[in-house]
Order: sequence, then C-alpha cells, then structure tokens
Amino acid sequence: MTTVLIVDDQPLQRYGFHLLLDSVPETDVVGEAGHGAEAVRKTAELRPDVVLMDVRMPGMDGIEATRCIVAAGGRSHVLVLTTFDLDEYVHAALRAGASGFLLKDARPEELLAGIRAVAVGDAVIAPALTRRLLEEYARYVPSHRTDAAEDPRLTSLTDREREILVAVGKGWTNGEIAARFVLSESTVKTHVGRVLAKIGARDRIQAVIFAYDHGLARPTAD
Amino acid sequence: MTTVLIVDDQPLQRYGFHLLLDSVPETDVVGEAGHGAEAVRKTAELRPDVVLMDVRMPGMDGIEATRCIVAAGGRSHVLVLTTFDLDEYVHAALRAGASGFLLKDARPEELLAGIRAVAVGDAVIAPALTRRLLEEYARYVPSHRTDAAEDPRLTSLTDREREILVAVGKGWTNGEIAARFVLSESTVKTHVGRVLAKIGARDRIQAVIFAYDHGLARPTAD
DNA sequence: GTTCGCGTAGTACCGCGGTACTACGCACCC
DNA sequence: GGGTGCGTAGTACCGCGGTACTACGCGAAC
Repeated sequence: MTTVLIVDDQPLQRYGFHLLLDSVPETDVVGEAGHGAEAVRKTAELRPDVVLMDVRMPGMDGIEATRCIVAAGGRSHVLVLTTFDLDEYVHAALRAGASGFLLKDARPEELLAGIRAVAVGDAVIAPALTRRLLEEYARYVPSHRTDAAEDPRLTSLTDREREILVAVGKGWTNGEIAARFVLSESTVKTHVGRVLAKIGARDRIQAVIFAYDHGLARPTAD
Repeated sequence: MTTVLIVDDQPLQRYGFHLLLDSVPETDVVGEAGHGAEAVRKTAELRPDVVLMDVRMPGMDGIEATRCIVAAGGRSHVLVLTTFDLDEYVHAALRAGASGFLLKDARPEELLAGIRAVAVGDAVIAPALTRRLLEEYARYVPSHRTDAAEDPRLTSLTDREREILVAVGKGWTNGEIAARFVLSESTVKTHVGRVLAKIGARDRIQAVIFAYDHGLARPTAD
C-alpha cells in the first residue's frame, strides 16, 4: 500500500486525483494540501510515501515546497505534476530534489506507474521531457567511463601524471602545482611536458580542454 | 498503428515479445531479427516505427546496431531492452542515439507505454535507471541558463569579446584566432586582455575554464 | 645485480602570452 | 560639434611556459 499526499491549489483538481487514486487498491490518499506551506507541514505530519505536487500555486510554489520537504530528510518522495512542460520547471524541480516530473495530461496508468516508481525510490520523467533532458545530458556528460576509459592516451598516463593533469585542468600554474604538491617547479615542468606528449597536446591549454572532455576536470568554485 | 521490429538473439524471447505485442491492437510486429547486422538491414527494409533492441547479442551487439540505425537517419526509433541495468550499457545506448532504455523485467503496460512514447519521438528510461541518470545530470549540469545567464561577467562582454572567448575556449592561440577572424594579432591581444579583465581571469587558461563552466565551450573534435 | 619505469631535479634557451600604453575610424547619441 | 562605446592596430617589455637535454634515487622485475 502506497500512501499519497495530494498538493494542488485547485480543489477540483485534488478531487480528480483523489478519485483516480481511490479507484485502485494499491494507493491510499492520506491527505490533501492547498498550498506549499500546508504541503510541507502535512508531509512532516503524515509522512506519506509520495507527495503529488503541483508546481503553480499561490504563496510558496511547488518547487520551493519540494525543496523544503527534501531538505527535511523524511522518507517521502515528491512527484511533481504540471500542465506546462517548461524546461525551467523541470530543471528547477529536479534540482530541488524531486523524484519525478509528469505532465497532468498523462494517462492514468502512467500516473499510477509513476507513483509506484517514486514510492520505492526510483525516478520518473514524462517521456516528452525525457527526450530534451537526454539531449542535454548527451551534450554535457559526453564520455565518462565509456570511451574515455578506453582512450589509450589516458591509460598511458602514470598516476602522478594524471594528478598533474588534473591540477593543470584546474588552471594552476606550474609554480602553484609545485607549491601544492611540494615539488620543485622543474619537476612539475617535466611532468607537464610528459603529459602533453602523451595526450598529444601542444600546450597546457589543450591539456585543460582534454581534461574537461574526459571528465578529469569538473566545474569547481576553485 | 505502430510498426515494430523485434531484435533478440533468443527465439524464445522474441516469441514472448511477439505474443505480447500481438495481444494489443495498437502495435504491429512487422519483423524479427536475431543479430545486429540483420537488425540494421531489416530496419532499412521494413522501416518500422520502433526497433525493440536487445543489448547483448553475438556478433554486432545492440549498441553498435543502434548506432548504425540512427546514423542511417531513417524514421525508426530504437528502444533498447536489457536484463542488466549496468550504467555502461545505459550510457553507451543513449550515446549511440537510442530513444529509450527499459529493463526486460518491466511490466507489460510499461513496455507498451514505452513503445508508444518512442514511436512519436519521445524518450523513455526505466525508473530504476532514471534516478541514477538524474543524479549525474544534477552533478554535471548545475547552472546553465539559470544562474549562468545572470552572471554579470558574461553579460558585460560585447559580442566580439564573446566570440573571442569562445575561440580561446577552443584552445586557439592568438595567432590562430587572428588568422581565422582575419585580424592582426595585436587586436586579438587587446580583445583577450579585455575579456580576461572582465571575467576576472588572470590568464587564458582560466578563461578556458570559465568558458567551459558557463557552457560557451563544448567538447569538439576541433 | 642489472635493467627498467617512475618520480624527482636541474640548466639553458626561446617564444607566446599578458600588460601597459597610445591611437584611429566609425556609429550613435545628445 | 563633442562625447562615448566599440573594434581595430601598433610598440615595448617581461615572465611564464614549453623543449631539450642530463641526472640521480628507488623499487620492481628479470
């Protein structure tokens, strides 16, 4: 049995979901909320398996409520529902910690499957959105552990050289690397030179690019 | 009516899928294939809406076959099926251009919903995998077009300066930039200097990192 | 014990990159 | 007309980065 909390500012909408979920034996609606603050409170109180969350609500919206619920660290998973498939909503919801994102025009069985999935800790995304998400994903997470690991240029590096490459990827100068690794600048130069030769880069800039493309360097606040 | 090509090296498995798809009116199995090469050939010949593709097959595997099919540029969408939810498979399949990735232990209605979705150009991912995909997604695509666009350092750049920054992000030297933009190297230096000052980078290396972190530079084969 | 890979370190040299200036043409706005 | 922002271009200077060497200690492999 999966316990569900329905959050939507429109009573009629809540009623519709309530009817749908009551029509199947596996879900049990344990409460409703009409705005974000109430959703956060009732989640803490009722501890439902799944929170069915509308995005657009007066006052605290669904995204913010999701963030609060996730931050509270309970066992409830949030499944966000919306009428509009705006990318910003999707991004914001997922970043807020939502376990799923479905459109309100989803077919009933899709919604039920989604509730089932997030209840056990899985995640679901509306197919129409998944496509765009994957395109971005493919653009930004290009090569990890797939072709990158096979790249002979990477595997030919020694452990030390890989450390140096990572440091170069952070934008450190030879002097900085020497200081942080407690080495002489000459040694760093030797290492860098060997790294450049092995990965086929003509200067450290290409090495930085190489590091990013192969997942050795990551966006940091460094 | 959705036309489907079933690809699996095990006849019994194909039979099972065939039975399932025949049990509903909306799908029409137009063919079967026992290995990757046959899948590629029959896809070109039968032009099905959806190719149901097994990953593990002798000879050309499902990933490679998917790559060929997608590269061929037909209207067929590939839905990859596998028994094992190995991350490498998921990554490889998505990078190969698959429109979906489901586990073979999916419930029949989930599979049908998946076929329906990819047939119209959407994408689906098994809930169990979506979760991990989202975690990576959140790690690697943290800021784009949300806070990045608001970054005053980026908006303060003129159009020309942004072009220069992109070029620097590609790893080009001042001389190369000058040649490709048909400018003198002095001018390039002036631009680069202004860019560095505006984004707060001490050298072009930090500019490259800045460009990557803000989505101006992307993995290229350049 | 000798060889080999690896990490360490040094010297010498040269060129690209970055800075600090100045300067001019052009479009645009008062 | 004068001011302003932008793109263009130049000179001069210095330092970091990259290359080409050589060299040594150490552990593992043979």
